[in-house]
Amino acid sequence: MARPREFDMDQALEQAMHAFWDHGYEATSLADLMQAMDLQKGSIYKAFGDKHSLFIAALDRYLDDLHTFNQETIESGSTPKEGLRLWLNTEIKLVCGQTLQRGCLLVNSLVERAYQDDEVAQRAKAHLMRTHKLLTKTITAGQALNEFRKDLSASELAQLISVSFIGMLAMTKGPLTKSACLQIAKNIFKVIE
Amino acid sequence: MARPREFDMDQALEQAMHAFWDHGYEATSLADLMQAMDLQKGSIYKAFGDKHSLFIAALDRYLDDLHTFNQETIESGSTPKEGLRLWLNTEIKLVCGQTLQRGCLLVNSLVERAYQDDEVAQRAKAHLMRTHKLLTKTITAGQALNEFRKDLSASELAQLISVSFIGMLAMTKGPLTKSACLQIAKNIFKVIE
DNA sequence: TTAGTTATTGACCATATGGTTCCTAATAGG
DNA sequence: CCTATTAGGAACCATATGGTCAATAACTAA
Repeated sequence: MARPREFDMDQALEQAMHAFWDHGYEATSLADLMQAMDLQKGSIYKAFGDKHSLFIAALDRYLDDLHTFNQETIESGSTPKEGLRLWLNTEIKLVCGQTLQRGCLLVNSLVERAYQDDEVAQRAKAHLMRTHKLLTKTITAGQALNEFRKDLSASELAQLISVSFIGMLAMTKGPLTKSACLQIAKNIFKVIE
Repeated sequence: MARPREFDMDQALEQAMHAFWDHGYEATSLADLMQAMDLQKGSIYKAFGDKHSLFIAALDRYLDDLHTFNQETIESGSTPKEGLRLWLNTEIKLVCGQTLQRGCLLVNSLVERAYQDDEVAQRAKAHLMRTHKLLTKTITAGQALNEFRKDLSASELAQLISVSFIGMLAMTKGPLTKSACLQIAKNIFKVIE
């Protein structure tokens, strides 16, 4: 019925995501995006709308992937505690494995834009709540098996893990090395069991 | 011998700091800075050099103030643990007290710029190490009084506090409220004692 | 084959950006 | 008072920015 799109929307979106991930929202220019996506301005605008819409779409894609990854990794552990350990360690290896220390797109976006950008704030909040629920559920199960201390509620322990983890992700942009992260993860476990 | 400066350098720098704190580096334009500092472009360039130099100067000022605050607050506690508690709670009140959720300039800069800006990375690292030393010293003293658990080293406990605290600061830009922060701080103490 | 629809392209645009320069104003020492 | 020196201010600049549009190309259903 009409001329078909010549590029793969999903692949282009992924490239855009990487561009924003590398440089942040403000520091990524349309020229950067054109190069990363291998598209002309017009095509980008037609397919994704303006820069901000593209950013939101990229963020959504990232968060969906991340949540799926979180769920699957945690569930793949033999016990709740093992699932959690696996998740933390895998995530650390993913984030620190690259030569570039670009951190986590969620944390980056939260810090750079949430205060000025409601759509980002809203998405960050929703994702953090999703993750909190997942952690709380896992820890509740772990507490029933005496894997975690019980003088703090599962929700409180989950909060502690979230906060520490996000802090770790933020610090990987600076002084924190991979081995330091792994050590911290170990200590987090020591402290919540 | 020559015409004296009409404005207060330190006050102007402070205004610039607030502008960067509010909007981040990229999103703060020269026009924003002119308005915040109540100066013309020419004066800013003459006094502080280009935008980047001004940013670094503002960051340095922030970090100096912060470190002094950290030291003094921790030392003002009756015991190491009390000092630490006082410090965490005061900082939370400061960061969350404002209507604007602009977080902490150090964390913001670290996340937004450290990966692209060596000077920022270097300063963030130095400050984080300073703080780590301060915390380690305090916790060592606390451990001698049996205020903190001893199955983790003072340095490891300090690392845990740093990471959690930075995560908290990052999350105040999004979903975390002041009372949630205070609760988390309480739980951090529960977990390290 | 054709009409209708949509994608692609690149030229184009207004504006905002960071940064410079030059002229004038103000001051202190001689 | 005069001169050297520096601050202040505003006009100016080249460029990069995000964003638009019209012309063309490619496809499909009828």
